Amino acid sequence: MAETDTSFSNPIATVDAVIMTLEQGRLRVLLHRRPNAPFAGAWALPGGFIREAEDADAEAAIARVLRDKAGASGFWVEQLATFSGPVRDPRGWSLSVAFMALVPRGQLPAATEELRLFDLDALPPLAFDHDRIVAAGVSRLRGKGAYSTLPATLLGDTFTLRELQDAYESVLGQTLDPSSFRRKVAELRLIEEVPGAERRPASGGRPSKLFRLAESPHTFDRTLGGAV
Amino acid sequence: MAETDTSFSNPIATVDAVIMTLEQGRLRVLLHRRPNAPFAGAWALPGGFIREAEDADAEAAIARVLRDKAGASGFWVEQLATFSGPVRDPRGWSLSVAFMALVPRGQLPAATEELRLFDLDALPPLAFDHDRIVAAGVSRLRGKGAYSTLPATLLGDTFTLRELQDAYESVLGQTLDPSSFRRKVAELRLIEEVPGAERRPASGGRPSKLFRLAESPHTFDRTLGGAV
DNA sequence: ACAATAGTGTCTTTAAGACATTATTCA
DNA sequence: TGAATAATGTCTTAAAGACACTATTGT
Repeated sequence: MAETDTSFSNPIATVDAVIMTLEQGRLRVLLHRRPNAPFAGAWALPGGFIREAEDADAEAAIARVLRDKAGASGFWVEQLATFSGPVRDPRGWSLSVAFMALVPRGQLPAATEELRLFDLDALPPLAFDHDRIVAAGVSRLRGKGAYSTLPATLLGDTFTLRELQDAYESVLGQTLDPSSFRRKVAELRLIEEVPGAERRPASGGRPSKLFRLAESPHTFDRTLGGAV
Repeated sequence: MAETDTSFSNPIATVDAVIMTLEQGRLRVLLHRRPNAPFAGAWALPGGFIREAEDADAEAAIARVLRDKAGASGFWVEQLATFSGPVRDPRGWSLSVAFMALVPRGQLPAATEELRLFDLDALPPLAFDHDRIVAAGVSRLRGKGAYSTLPATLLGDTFTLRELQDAYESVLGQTLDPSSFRRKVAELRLIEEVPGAERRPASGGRPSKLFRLAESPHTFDRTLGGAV
């Protein structure tokens, strides 16, 4: 490494979040419309500058952004990758630490003109290189979903087995056999029954038991769905 | 995001590499002794500042570092994560984009007082938070090794099936059954025979065929070893 | 011949996939 | 009773693991 005085020109440092949720069985991502230059008026990932005075690290910075923009906390957040270069931000050589956040639909704010969910198949043109960052988030979720509890973090505290299976099917983009799914979930001890609780379907049908995530490892070596 | 003039104080931005290789059947990591403050004299990962004038992105910066420090290129490099915060570097709020590089032993320079390989079980105290970065690299390699060709990238261009199995065993930390290993490698079309080439063992024994990596996907959904 | 290493065959166990069946509710 | 949804059982297929066996070399 080099000498001590380097403060004259460090790259711009930001954090950005691919906030995903499940709405009507489809994966959606939360975007906001940029009020200021650069890319004023364009849709972009929620994000912001790292604030040296208040952020303990990039994880703290993204937690602050999520609190301010999405008004929630406590959900799943993991680092994706860092995107960098001289041209991705017209203000200069920049570096964005990108995160993925998985949030139950109910915890997100109501849609406005400036902040709303987009279907992954119908994204608008995005500011910066945010299309690449979204792609990285989707790829991580799809790839890791099959052998982790990530899809379950898109649901609320309690859920039916069918809802859990639907979450995995939406994330993996394939239908699963209910019998095999239940067997694997049981063998992995992924969930536990909420005693006494059950939910009645709207239009008749056997009521389903309610479950919650057990304190199990959130990744496992078996797969709950098809290939990577 | 905020206004335009932000150049007054951006975090320090560096790249660091966990360069791993296989030596005598053991995973080792390349460290260098820091000549300058901070942490002068301490062992650290090869790394350096991002140079806005010459680096196209963080990947280009780490390629430059690998070329200068390890004198080689063309091997496997992938981004691990970004480590950040106000205290990890005494010079100020800093941000290090960490990479993992997998290099065949023969391509690394000879050991010196300032640059040498360390066994993962016998690491010296490391500068900055480089112990965490090494842990991330080892974890990535161990976790991804079972369902990828990463261990094979630690070998030279050609290798015997036994050498390939040894690489996987070293990375995964477990012995594998030769018969199952060969069957899976064959079914995955992971390698192809180098026509006519064979290697004779030092002290007698049937000569082994030589193989090279096929142009196959470098991750797959089956596992070549035990659990994650 | 025998030690040493490379490579194959086959049997058992376990997980996955497919699909039929039973269970419980509402209208 | 029948439609709708939840939950279970069972048969078939595929992969994994264990281990015995054959093959080819040097001494």
